[in-house]
Parts: sequence; C-alpha cells; structure tokens
Amino acid sequence: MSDATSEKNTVLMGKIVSLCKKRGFIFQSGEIYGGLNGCWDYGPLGAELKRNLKDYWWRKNVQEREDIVGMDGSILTHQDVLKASGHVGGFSDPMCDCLLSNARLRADQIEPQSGTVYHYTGASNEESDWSVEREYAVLVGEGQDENKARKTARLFYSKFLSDKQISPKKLELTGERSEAVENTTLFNPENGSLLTEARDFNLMFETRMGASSDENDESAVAYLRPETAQTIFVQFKNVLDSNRIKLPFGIAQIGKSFRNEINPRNYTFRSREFEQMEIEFFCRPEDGLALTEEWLERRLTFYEEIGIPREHLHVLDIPDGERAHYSEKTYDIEYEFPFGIQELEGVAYRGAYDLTKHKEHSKKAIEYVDQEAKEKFLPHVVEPSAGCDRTILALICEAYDEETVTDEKGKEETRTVLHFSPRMAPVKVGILPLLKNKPELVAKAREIQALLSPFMNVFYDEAGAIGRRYRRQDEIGTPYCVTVDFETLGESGDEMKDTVTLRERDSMSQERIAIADLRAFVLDKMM
RNA sequence: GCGGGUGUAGCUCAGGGGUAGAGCGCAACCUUGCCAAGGUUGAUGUCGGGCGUUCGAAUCGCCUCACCCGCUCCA
Repeated sequence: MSDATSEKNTVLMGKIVSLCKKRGFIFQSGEIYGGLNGCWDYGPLGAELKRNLKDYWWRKNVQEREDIVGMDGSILTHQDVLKASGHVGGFSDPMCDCLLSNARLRADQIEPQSGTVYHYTGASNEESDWSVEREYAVLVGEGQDENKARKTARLFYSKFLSDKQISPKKLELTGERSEAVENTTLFNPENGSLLTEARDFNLMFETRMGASSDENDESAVAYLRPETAQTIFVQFKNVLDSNRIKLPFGIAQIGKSFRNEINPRNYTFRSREFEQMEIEFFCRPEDGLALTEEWLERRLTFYEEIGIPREHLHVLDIPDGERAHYSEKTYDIEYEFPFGIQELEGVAYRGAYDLTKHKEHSKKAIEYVDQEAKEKFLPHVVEPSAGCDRTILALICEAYDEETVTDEKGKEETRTVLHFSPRMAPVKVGILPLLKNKPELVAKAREIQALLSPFMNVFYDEAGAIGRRYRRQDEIGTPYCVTVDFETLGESGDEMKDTVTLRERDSMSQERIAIADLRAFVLDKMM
C-alpha cells in the first residue's frame, strides 16, 4: 500500500468507525468509564446485523442440510479439555524484553553466554544536578573490553535523562561491581544488555470455579474457551450417539470465545471477546483433502451471498511449515479491509488430531463405529471456522459508500450509503407517511407497519422532509422505503388506491406497488 | 510490550490560566405533494479519568485509561 492510499484508508476507516457509533452499530465497551481495551458492544442496528448474519449462516449450514447438526457449548471450560488440546502449557511462550533496545526475545531461545557481568545501581550528572537510581547490568563476553559495559550502561541510563541535550558520555555511573558468570541467559546476545524477567504470554482467560475456591487449589481452575472447536470435539461421541448420523457429517456451533490478545487492534477486528461460527465436518480419512477443497468453495459462495464479492476476497493456501503441525492443508479466506488484507475464516483439515488427543487424555472410547463395514476408527475433520465479528466488520466496510449526487438546482452533495444486501440489512423497510400532519396518511402507514413487522424488522419514520428521511435510511443501509401518499388513500381514483411508492436505496428509483404485494416482494429479496 | 499521535456537545472540530464555543445532528411546534428545503423554540458537556502547581486549571506538570499510526505479538 502506498503512503497516500494508506492515509486515505485510515481516513475511510475513521469515517466507518464514526458512522457505526453515530447510528448505533458499534460502541466501545464501558465507554463512560473510559473504555475496556479490546471489547466492543453492538448497539441496536449492530445487533440486528449480527443476528441476520448468524441466522443466515445457521440456516444455510444447519437447517438446510441433513448432514450437519448444531450445538451450543458452555464457555467455561474444564481445564483438562484444554490440556488435552494443547492450549494449556504448550502455547505460553516465555518472553522477555531488552532493557536497552526494547527488542522482544523468546526467553527459551537465548543462547547461554559466559563472561563478566558489570552491575550498576544508577547514574548521575554533576553539571545538571541530575541522577537516577536503578539496578542495571551488562554482560561483557570473554576477551572483550570492559569499557563496553560502561558505554552500554551510560546509554541505558541516558534514557531517563529529562534533558536530552546531555551526552551519555557525561554520565557518572554509580555502584559498579563485577562478577564472572557462566551460561547465563539473562542478557541480550546482541548488545549485552540485561533483559526483563521472562513472562508467560498465555492468551487464555483463567478463572476459578466455586464460591469457596482456594487460590492455591489448582483443581478449581477453569478457562474461558479460546475457541469453540474444543467443545465440539469433547461432545463428539454424545452427538453421535443421540442423533443416528453417519459419516460424513458435521457439528456446527456459533458462540463466544476469548483470547487475552497482547495488542487488540483495528477496531473490532482483533478483540479479546469474539464470536465464532464454526463447523467440524467429520469424515473418513481418505475424504479429508477433497472435502477441504469443497468447503473452501462453499464458504466463498456464502460470502458472495451475504454481499462480499469474490474479487474482494483472497484465498491463502498456507504453505508447509506455517500450518499448525497437525494440519495437512489450511486455507485462509481473507478480505481487503481498509487497514489491510486480513483473515475472515480459516478452512483447516485437522486430521484426527483433536479426537486422538481427547481419546488419549479422557481414556474414553470415542471412536466412530461403521456398522456395515464393521470398522471402528477416529474420523478425520475439516474445520471451516469463521470470525463472526470480523465478518460484520467486513460487511460494513464493503457496504460503506459516499456518492456525489446532484440535486435539481445543480448543487452537489455527498450521499452516505451502506449498500447492505437485503438479506443482511438491519432494517428491511422504512415506512414513511408523506406528511405527518395528515392523520389518514399516518394511519395507513401504521397499518403497513403492522402488516410487515411480524416478518421483518421495519422502521416507521414521520419526522422531517421526505428526502431527509430517505437519506437517514440510506445511512443505515435500509434497502427499501415505502411512502404513503394521497394516491394510496384513493384520491386519484381506484387504480392507485392502496398502492405505495417503493423507493430502492442504491438506484434511488421509485415504482408503484400494491400494499398487498409488499410482504412477498421484500421477503423474496431477503431470503 | 515499545515509540509517535489524539482525546472539548450525539458527530466533526475550533479555542487555550479567569462565565464552555461553532457547524451539523437531535427534540417540539409551524410550514412542507417524493430525495439532507425553510422558520420558531429547546435540550445536551464532570473539556477522557486521577493527583498536583495556582487565588483560580479545559488550558501548565505528573500518573493513568482509551483510540489511531508504526513496530512487536497473534495457538
């Protein structure tokens, strides 16, 4: 991305964030208390939009398919589940930072070094009557000049100088003492500087269960699930036994997951609490790779159906070495966000890894039994795992548009429109009486509202001029507005009676439609 | 986690140690026959939060929180 494009996209993203707040799509969590990092709340329109997305995903993947069933697992997760999956223990890398350069290093990957350590307690500068007290140390390798330690230490202490004009060379070091050490990993091999203590970066939220749980009672520890997948694997056998289903089949789930991300970024894109839409599709080992391809195509089609065109999506075939160790094939489906191309969904062929691990740790027989072939085995699994909140953000970014429109007087204005597909749009129809001070128009509009509202989310609006009301609906992405006028009431004869103006958002075109046909017309567009 | 930036009305932003501002939006009423029309009236702020300096802080200092940008990280 060029600098100019990058800046334009930053501005665009700012406008999207601003619109989302202004119109009630997304708010920062706990905003009146200063905000909670990495957490977001959906307002009235955001909640409708998200609901539409989840409902459509569920309908397409569960209700309209015989071979996929749904489930809804608990968020609090038994620690043994996550020990088996490898989330506890395996994925918490100890990290430390270089005190001099701030570089971050993996503590377990530092080569042990030997030499002389020079310790200091602080530094001062006589001329400016400045001093700092802080423990610091530098490692000098065998055969290296000891003055290197002093130079490095002065550089370190100079970071605390308020007057940056003072040269590090003019600092007096205090409390120097030295000792010989062997095989230490406490120093940065690059510059000899002391490192911070190693800290674990396990991204799981941990909690304790039970009212009287003892802080030291390890058995009371539970986790907020870091992915929905594990609850599916753990209930695999129960779902199998209660549903008379045969391979290949899937278990689908929509639900919240939690990761204590070090650095949440890009609006709602990387949040600490997020919702996933996931399918674990179980199959015979020999069908896994082909099903991965099939699911990739099916998922790409899904995005097109909700209004994210194929040309704004990228498929990344994760190469050997970058995939999780258990995966033979993984595709990432990415979207061109204004802040860059980022992942929406992963389609991963996970083999029998998860079921194998849970069989080992639980010591339970969770195999699939093929009665006809008289076979007993652990199925392989293909996992299309989509980020719900990320998809919402993609829908909003994709829909956002500023058009220049020219009015009758030739004046140019900007029209802000969200081009949501009727399927996803939070409000399907805006219902507008042409004038609010004519009771007959208002009553008729209210009748239409009552006619449609059991079937879809509609919005009644009588405030302000008709043009303004159209624009308000454009800004929240309402695909259709119907306007009740005097023709509707029969003032221009029976032919026009009980018809309304149907105004389409994207083209701004208008046509006449009978009230009796409205429901079917809109339902057809939004299914 | 590091570095830089920002934070004032619902939104966009101006101001800058001494009574809190504009535009847009919002609400009510009037007007209004289809694309942000006009008029009248009105509501809204702990100037992100805390501590300090000061007779007095939105303004200066320190701390902190959040967001944005660049690194870093992301099973």
